[in-house]
Amino acid sequence: MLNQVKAYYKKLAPELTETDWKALEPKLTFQQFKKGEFVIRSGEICRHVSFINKGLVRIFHLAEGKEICVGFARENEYFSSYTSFLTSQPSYENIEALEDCELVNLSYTDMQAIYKSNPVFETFGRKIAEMLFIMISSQSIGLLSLTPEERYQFILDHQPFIIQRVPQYMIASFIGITPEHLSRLRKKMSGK
Amino acid sequence: MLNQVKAYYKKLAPELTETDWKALEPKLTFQQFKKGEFVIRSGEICRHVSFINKGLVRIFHLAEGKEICVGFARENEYFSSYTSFLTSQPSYENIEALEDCELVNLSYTDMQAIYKSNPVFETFGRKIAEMLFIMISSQSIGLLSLTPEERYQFILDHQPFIIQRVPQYMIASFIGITPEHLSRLRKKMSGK
DNA sequence: CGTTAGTTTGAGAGGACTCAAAGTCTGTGG
DNA sequence: CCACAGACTTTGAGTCCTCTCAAACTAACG
Repeated sequence: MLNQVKAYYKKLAPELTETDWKALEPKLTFQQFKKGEFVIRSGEICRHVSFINKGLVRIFHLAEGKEICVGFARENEYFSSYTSFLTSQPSYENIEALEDCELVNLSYTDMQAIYKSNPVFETFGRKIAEMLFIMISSQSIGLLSLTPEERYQFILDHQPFIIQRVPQYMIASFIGITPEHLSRLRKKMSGK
Repeated sequence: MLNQVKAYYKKLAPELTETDWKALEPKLTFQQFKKGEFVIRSGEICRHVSFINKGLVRIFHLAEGKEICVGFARENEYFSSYTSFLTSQPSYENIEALEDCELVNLSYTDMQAIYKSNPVFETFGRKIAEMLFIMISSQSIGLLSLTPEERYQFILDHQPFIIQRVPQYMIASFIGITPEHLSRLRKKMSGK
């Protein structure tokens, strides 16, 4: 059950030894969500970072009554309402299971405790933050540099699982357009 | 000369003691740039994180011949072509001094060395990464949730120094529109 | 005082949105 | 196994937003 997350963590922070892992392992907790359930609701404080063993989630918020999707994560990936997690402030975002999910969580409290117990976990925590920075940074660049059509093409090329497993109206908000317009763009692009 | 950066670092990572600071201080180096000079050019590897003692910079890249501005930083703020710094890969971004600048740098090599020398610096590095994540994350949300007009208003309300010290055509690309259109939006908004 | 960088204005084209309606797909109950 | 309801996608028409290109204006600098 834990081999996936172990592989992930070790790849992210190779300095974690087997002994370190033994210290971390008992802190990890399982959680299951059915399709459509919310992992986090806007306004709640996000108290975990989560690794996805199985399933798919979307991260979104409401702005003027509309759902704005800011990201997706699937099995063997990592997510959190990370700003809420870091600051212990209410989450701006909702996180919803788009498929039945199995999560491996690490709580804020345990994270702080392991930071103090062993410096190698500070490195671990730093690398998580750095990785998430790099991810969101490249996304932000895409929003400024690419047209909606190019952003859709980018997803098609680099994250096709999103196209395959996520309803189009969510993808539309992810690239910053309406569902109707995405439908038209797709039609136009298919003719090329 | 170092009291600004010291205050900044201590606020960011209160666990840094005076002794820790003494260890860090000799690693810091000064650098000056005249208005218009480049701190980093796209393609170079960014080997420092920089604190700004004085001045103002913009971070931008070229996409299809056009300058896309992704951020600004001023005195008492922090910047880096952070993805390049973290990965030691060529920077995607340029960083240009918009005013005469005085920077206090910490090099990648020194940063790695102090990480190893004392775990408190791992915490320090982690908090830098976390802070930068939170900053870019809120920016990314704005790009998806707000209209260009609202984004301009947001800057006006929360980062007026940008409006005051940065040419409009750079602000335009920062909020994702053309300079001509920003000019029209401003005209329209001034009538409210 | 002329040059250059930056901003504003204008006209026209294309992109993206809204609202509304018609299809499509899927899961569920009869 | 079929029919229907609900969720999603596509299509259509009209409007508004934003872009492009070009020109006029302004401000700053040597």
